[in-house]
Amino acid sequence: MTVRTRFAPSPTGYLHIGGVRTALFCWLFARRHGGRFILRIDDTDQQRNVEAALAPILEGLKWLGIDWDEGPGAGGDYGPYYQSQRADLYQAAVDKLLASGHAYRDYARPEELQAEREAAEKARQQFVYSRRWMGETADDCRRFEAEGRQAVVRLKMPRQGKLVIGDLVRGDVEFDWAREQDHVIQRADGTCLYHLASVVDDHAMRISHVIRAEEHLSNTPRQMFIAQSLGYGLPAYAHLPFVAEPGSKVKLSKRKLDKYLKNRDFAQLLEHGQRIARAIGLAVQRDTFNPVIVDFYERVGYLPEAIINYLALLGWSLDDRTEHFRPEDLIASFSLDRVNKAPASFDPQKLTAFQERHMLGVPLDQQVEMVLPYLQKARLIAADAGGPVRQRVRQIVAAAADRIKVSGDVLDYADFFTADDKLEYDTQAFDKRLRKDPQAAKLLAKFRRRLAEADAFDAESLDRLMRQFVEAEQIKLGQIIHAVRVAVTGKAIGFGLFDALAILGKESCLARIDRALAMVDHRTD
RNA sequence: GGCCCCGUCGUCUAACCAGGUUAGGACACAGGCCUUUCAAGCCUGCAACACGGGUUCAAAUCCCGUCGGGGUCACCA
Repeated sequence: MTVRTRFAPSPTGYLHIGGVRTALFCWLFARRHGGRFILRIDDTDQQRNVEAALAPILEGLKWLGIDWDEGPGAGGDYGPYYQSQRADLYQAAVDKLLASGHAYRDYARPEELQAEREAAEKARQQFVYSRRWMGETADDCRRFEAEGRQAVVRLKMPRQGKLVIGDLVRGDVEFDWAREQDHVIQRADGTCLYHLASVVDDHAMRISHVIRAEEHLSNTPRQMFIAQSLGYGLPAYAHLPFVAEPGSKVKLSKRKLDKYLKNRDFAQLLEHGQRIARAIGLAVQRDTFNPVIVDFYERVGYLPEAIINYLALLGWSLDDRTEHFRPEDLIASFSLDRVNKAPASFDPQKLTAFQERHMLGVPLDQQVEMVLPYLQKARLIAADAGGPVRQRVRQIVAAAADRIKVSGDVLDYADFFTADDKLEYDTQAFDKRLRKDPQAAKLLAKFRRRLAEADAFDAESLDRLMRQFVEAEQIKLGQIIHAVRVAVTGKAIGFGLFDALAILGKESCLARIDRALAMVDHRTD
């Protein structure tokens, strides 16, 4: 049997991190077994703007490398892949269910049904629809319609016996038919509901394994009933645990951002992203830009394979030690029987750790390519920046090394691109390193003269130069190096100082030191 | 509330199915080393079988119960 899995998002305008995890597992399972991964759009409930609301989802999946064999933009033999375009199939299924007596037209008015529900609740009994307005015969239907009633179509569910779902993740799960309701499968206006559509499509698209989030587990009986009533063979089911909130077991939701922001790590993750986004002129409204949405990571400059790695381990593991996986490694080793049953909470710190680790493996030149767009969008370099600029970027990226955790972090080194007379100084650092110490300015001025005389301006020579200076002046390295750093980069922190000096070049270094010295004098006088 | 699912360090997890481990790893955290600040790296440390009964020579592991958490109960998907 060919493995065919599907991910069926509805066009909501964004790709949720939990949704992606589900998609990832479906995709991995299909790829692992040489099967097909199908993308189907559940837009039974949407009216307009499906394309606009779908684009971010498609782009997110593409960015992550989760490619689909059939679906929007990919074609396929079992299309169309939009549920809104498959109404005739659903109608045929409804007709068949009606004809075989597995479904009936129900003429109850909503308030009548509601009354029954409330009565049952009051009596502390489980609600079981009386089927009073069930139109079983043509006569019944005519009679109800004469009263001005409209019909929905309901499943005529079994009211006794049990069923067992042989779930690939959770094992056998038993349900009582008596607890099930006569679910609506077609509205009065003729449109069909999700469960019917889903079952019909899964069958029509030859889905072999229905892999989805746990919240669908209790929906499965009605879907099995539909499938069996239609004479379909059943797919295998696998219900994945959901992705939970940071530090909790509650399902992660886009709507509870305020709550997540109380989590320090989550807040930091967002803040870091916002800092980058602002620098490159992106809108950072929480609604559309936050760590629950996959877009966030793409914009800030995370690596798709890091996100994939992290997400895969959220609910799945290979063994007791392997943690670093490239997508192809995951494909080679993924299996449903090693999927965990318990929900896994989203941990921003661990995600970050995976990102750092994957970033470490990216070759320098590739990192430069990744980083350039950020410098361009921040207007630090021209869009058509030529060789010399790229060369400088390359030097910076090399010097910064693992300090660049995400591509956007390159903006921490914006000072290398600003004009010497526009450099902004961290006032705290400036005070500490240049004002508080009465010797600092004097030493800096002295060192400046040495710099001015220097022939070689590479990191190694500069290193030597400073050490000679320290020896000659009978001072400690710390007494001069920090002052120079602040004077030249404006900051107290950064990568190796000699790299910084070399990258800036003699002229810039001298100009910046002069400016810093002038600032010291100015304020001291 | 009914039904269903789940319960190992703060977090992700391994060991559970085929009982015997000082309950392992990773992230985080704490301390130390390195050092030119910040990172990184290295070393060390902290830290868990939800609880109670059984079965057994032996239980994180098998059985029962309790408690706790979650999901779901729509003419949403």
